[in-house]
Amino acid sequence: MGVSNKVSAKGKRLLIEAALKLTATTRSLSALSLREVAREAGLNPNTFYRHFKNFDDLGLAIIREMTQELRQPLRDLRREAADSVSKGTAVSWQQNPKLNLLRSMEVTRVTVKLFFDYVEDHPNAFILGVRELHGASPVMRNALRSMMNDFAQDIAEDIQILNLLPEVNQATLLDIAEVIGREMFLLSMDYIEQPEQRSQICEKAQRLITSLTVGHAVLNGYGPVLSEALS
Amino acid sequence: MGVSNKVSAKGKRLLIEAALKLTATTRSLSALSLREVAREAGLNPNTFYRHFKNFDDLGLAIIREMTQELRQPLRDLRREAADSVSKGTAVSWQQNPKLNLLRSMEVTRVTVKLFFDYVEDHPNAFILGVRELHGASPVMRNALRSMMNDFAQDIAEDIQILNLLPEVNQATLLDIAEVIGREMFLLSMDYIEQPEQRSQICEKAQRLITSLTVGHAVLNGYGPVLSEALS
DNA sequence: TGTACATCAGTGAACGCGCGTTCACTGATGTAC
DNA sequence: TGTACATCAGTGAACGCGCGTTCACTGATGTAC
Repeated sequence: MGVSNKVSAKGKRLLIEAALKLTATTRSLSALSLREVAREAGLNPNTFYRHFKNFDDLGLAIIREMTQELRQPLRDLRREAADSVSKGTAVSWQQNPKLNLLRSMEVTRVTVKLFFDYVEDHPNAFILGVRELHGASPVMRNALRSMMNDFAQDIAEDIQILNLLPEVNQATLLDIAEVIGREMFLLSMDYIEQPEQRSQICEKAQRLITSLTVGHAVLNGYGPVLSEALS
Repeated sequence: MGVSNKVSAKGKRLLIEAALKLTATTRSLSALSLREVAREAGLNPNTFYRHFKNFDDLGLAIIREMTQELRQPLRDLRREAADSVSKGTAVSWQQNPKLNLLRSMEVTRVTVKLFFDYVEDHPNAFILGVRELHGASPVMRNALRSMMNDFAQDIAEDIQILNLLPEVNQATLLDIAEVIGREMFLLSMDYIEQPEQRSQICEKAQRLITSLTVGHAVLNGYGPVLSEALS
């Protein structure tokens, strides 16, 4: 019965934490030096090689961890938001469009709130993610792109499962989910950097999501139904 | 009557071109070395200091040039698109919503096309811009952010001047213009990297812009008008 | 339970290298009179 | 128009430094019998 149950990877943890810290506060991952990270971790430069083949290897390890740390939790957040708004009372759009629109906007509101709470708890992961998504390392870029695709897939599925929108075109729904995912990640930077603007940022995110989904629905022939709901 | 009329800044030009080339094909600006850039430019490392104080100074020079090279041309593109679709035939939304919606979508189509043609002609500028917008240097980030804000301002103004949307809430219109500007820049990366997907990317951009603007209009009370136009 | 051995995470010294920056210098262009 | 001088873009050698990577080593933990 040891005090720590993760003894075997202590150094690895320290290195990952050090890299995250340095990335968030100063520079991009590819601009860090091995010795710098080791120094920050309080380890011998050499120890790096006990855990990672090279720098991209460390980057991938971080992304792997980040994905695990973010994907399921974010999925859970959206479910939680949906449950808190209405428990299984979904009706078809044609039956009651107004109820569904209001419910949809409320789920959006709650999800956005929970998302940004989550951002606040894991700022470094988001900073690194956004930075490397458009960064210089193709390895990191591809890994993060596929992570964003997975997120978009989740969002699209949730929109359907939760019946937040009338049944609409599949492919373009995914496009919209991609935009939502991407913009939420980018907005998370503002959220981290401008604490005094946080409530405005939440509202901006909600408006964006609502504009996008409503516009999408209108273009798919649900204009009249929505007009009625909004009147 | 000299052969070149820009003799005085020849080295500066070479250094800027070298940095652009290296950034686009390999790494982020902050990860480049001074000697590397000088080598690519075919100059003595030392010559760098004849033109720039430090690396951020070079970065800012590039952004300044890029902004000049992009902003007005992009503005002109949108005007050109509007003119090619209808010359001063604008009528109010209430008068003829269907005509205006179609005209609006046509302007979008043409503008998107012209934008991506422009991207194709200046890939390095876009790659560097997107990379550094979320990069590690605060100096570059702020400069690019303010450039993006200017673009968003232009887009919002054009939407109004060209009467592409009914008169709607100013502040949220700017939010939407920001999203459009940002997403167009991000899509430009896909456009550059995936030549075989170009027509799909154009369509995706059009759908995004239309969804956003239509959704925005609906939420501002123009639902019935738009429903009528779409029927 | 004890013993022998293998694996593993970490150390510290050493290497050669490319880096940013400095210095003193050069030759071409611009300017004052 | 010619002459003297200043400015400017560029050179090449030299510096000290932090870097990635290697080597041989250590002591703790895990495993076989």
